Amino acid sequence: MGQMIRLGRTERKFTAQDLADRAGISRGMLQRIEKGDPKCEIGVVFELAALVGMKLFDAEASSLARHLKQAEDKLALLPKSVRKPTKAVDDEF
Amino acid sequence: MGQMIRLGRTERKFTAQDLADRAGISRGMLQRIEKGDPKCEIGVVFELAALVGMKLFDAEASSLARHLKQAEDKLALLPKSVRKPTKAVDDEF
DNA sequence: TTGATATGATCTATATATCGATCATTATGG
DNA sequence: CCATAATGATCGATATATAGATCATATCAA
Repeated sequence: MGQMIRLGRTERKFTAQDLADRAGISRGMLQRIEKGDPKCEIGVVFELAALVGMKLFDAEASSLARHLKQAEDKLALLPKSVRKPTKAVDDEF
Repeated sequence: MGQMIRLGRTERKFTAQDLADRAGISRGMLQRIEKGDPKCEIGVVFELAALVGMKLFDAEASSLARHLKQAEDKLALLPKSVRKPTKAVDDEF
């Protein structure tokens, strides 16, 4: 993922500093993200992805919305809390 | 994204505590992620997505690898540092 | 209905990410 | 080739996320 961000950045001839500024983060942070550090705010990574024109769910761009709608609908149906079955299942015998 | 994680969780009948444990995070953290808080470690979010069987780049699962390879190849070609054009473009006159 | 359990919300202490600066290295444009 | 700008790496101070506990509420199973 970081690799693709970097690709997008260089393709667009953006300096690391430039892109960092646009995203409102430090150059060091951008470095970490491009290196693939998993301990970064997901929001920032997505922001960068957008800034360099990365299509996150690309071929399926539309499906995201579709999936989200389905998700909402399903959530409306599913039980609102997950209940663990009671362990006493008639062990008597 | 958090919404889809939640969907996957309930569909699989996982308790919030259960899933949090499996991911090695606190229940509170899972709550924030399911709520869509952008200030979370991207690694954890992806871990959760995997745990509930979310196909991140779904229809395009294979394309991720493909894209990554292309990214590597392109990066090998592109200039290794981005250079801003010198401003002195013959303003004399 | 009721009793038990999952979820939502909030707080504090602690761990840790982030910034900003700095230095060294590399690579490009001239 | 050389000067300059971009990148890589590191450090201390600070802001902030995270864990863990706790309380309240909602919701399901029996």
